Amino acid sequence: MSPSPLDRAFYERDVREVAPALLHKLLVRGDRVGRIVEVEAYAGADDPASHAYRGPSPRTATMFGPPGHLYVYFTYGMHWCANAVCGPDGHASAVLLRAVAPEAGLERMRVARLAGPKAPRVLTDRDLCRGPARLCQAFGIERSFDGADLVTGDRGLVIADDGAPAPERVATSTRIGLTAGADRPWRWFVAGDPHVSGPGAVSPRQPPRRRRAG
DNA sequence: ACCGGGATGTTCT
DNA sequence: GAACATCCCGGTG
Repeated sequence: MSPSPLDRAFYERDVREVAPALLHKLLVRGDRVGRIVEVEAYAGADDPASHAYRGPSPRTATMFGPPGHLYVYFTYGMHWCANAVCGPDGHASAVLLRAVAPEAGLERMRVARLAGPKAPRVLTDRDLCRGPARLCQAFGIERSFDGADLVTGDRGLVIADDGAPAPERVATSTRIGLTAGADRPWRWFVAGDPHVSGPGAVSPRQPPRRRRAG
């Protein structure tokens, strides 16, 4: 049976509660499936790092709408990034999807990641979706997905719960790539998972830590 | 492993 | 003009 999409109430809570709860949920588009392993919270008008900090604009309109929709923005002249809108309608908080562990549809992801003039020369499975812009490219998420409803799946994209257990160890840190609001520890990731990007990432060859040699 | 430079275009001062 | 929720490549240890 196919996993069921998270419901509206899941997203309607405080963004700092929703963000860690998204770890180990599934991002699904058609045959492409990835397990969320790294997220960041952006707390709307209370958060100087949020695009919503200075009030609504055409670009951020989706963030100011109801929860459970996808806020997609374009950055660095090249890249798309995707967020799940959280909190009550008008609150404008969102969770940035920073990395997923690819679980299905890897060939289609690879084709998407290798399209375009700036494609990497070598691309491991580990790097298919490790980073917010990489995962968007792997899933084909761009401007037309801004506002997509993740609950109804109106554009063929959902976040779903397949019943997998929550991560055993969740680590936190400050958010990546910011100047304003850089001190707030609103990044959550699955400790020890090699598909995490940035600080805290574990190399795939790193052996699991032992408590004791015996 | 870590660091620096370039690519590239929208948004805001 | 400057900043920007990034990525890729090629240098150096």
